[in-house]
Amino acid sequence: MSGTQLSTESIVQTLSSHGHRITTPRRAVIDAVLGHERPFTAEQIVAEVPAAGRATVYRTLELLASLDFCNRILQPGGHPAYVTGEPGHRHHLVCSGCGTTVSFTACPVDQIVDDLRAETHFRIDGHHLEVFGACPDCASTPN
Amino acid sequence: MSGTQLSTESIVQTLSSHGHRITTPRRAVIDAVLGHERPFTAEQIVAEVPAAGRATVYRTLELLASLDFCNRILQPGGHPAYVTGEPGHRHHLVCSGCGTTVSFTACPVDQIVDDLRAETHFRIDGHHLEVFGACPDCASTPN
DNA sequence: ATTGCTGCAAAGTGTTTGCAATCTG
DNA sequence: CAGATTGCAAACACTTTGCAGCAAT
Repeated sequence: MSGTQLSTESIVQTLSSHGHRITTPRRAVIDAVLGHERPFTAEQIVAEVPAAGRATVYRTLELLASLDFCNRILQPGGHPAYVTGEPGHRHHLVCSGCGTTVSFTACPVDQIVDDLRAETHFRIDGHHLEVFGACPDCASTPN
Repeated sequence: MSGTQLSTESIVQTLSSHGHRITTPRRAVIDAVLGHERPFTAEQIVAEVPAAGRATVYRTLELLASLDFCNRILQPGGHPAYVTGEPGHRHHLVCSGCGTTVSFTACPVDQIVDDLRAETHFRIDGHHLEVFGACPDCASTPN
């Protein structure tokens, strides 16, 4: 349920090894992203990182997502957000109250993909899965 | 994998029994929605139903979704769409090529919800699950 | 020196809202 | 009739894009 700690440097190295240039705005965005334990919006990063313009923030987030350093998720209300995580962690359990996120790799969908394939003869390429709820703190708060 | 056929009348009855008024624009939107076997966008309905304004279309779709007659899904590219289906059918397998949709009720997520609950002590309220792929026709087309 | 990256601001999507007029129950 | 519903257009939230200048390799 946990994993290797992510650092700006390790991400920078991956970026570099993929032929991407390392710029000040990109470093700043990566730092900001790593500073969030919980889901954050692109606009939050825009506000937190004056060193980068809006377009750069969006482009960098997309880049990070393409390298699997973060995922774009959709919160219950339908509002988009990003979460960071080591590559390989695909799914998230998000608290509707405070936004605390728990990643999990156990992918229950694999178990039915074979069934679906057999029944529908579709070629199955992927899926989205997000689980919503309330963390212990938020669940116990009368609120 | 299939179910009871949905008709404008049965939806209208449900609406009525829930205290909603039956208006010409609503009927028209429901008719249009039922005319789609595949995912459709709100704007498509707006274009197809001159009898209803844009706001009414969005409001009616939201109403139908709240009564579980349709679901808003997110296609692979991240573009929103709606799919119709009898209440109870929660998940969809969508062909990226032609949009053909297959509903399935088998919910593999239930199987891990208990595990997640035990491990995280979250209260689990729900989830989003969508599966993407290509239907037999699209998968075989060299394209 | 290349060529990718950046910022700005304008243009896009997709959706919601305020409000007076209108229609249903 | 009362109150729900409608349409319009303006406002919104979020994201993408064109392009000229700048900077990493």
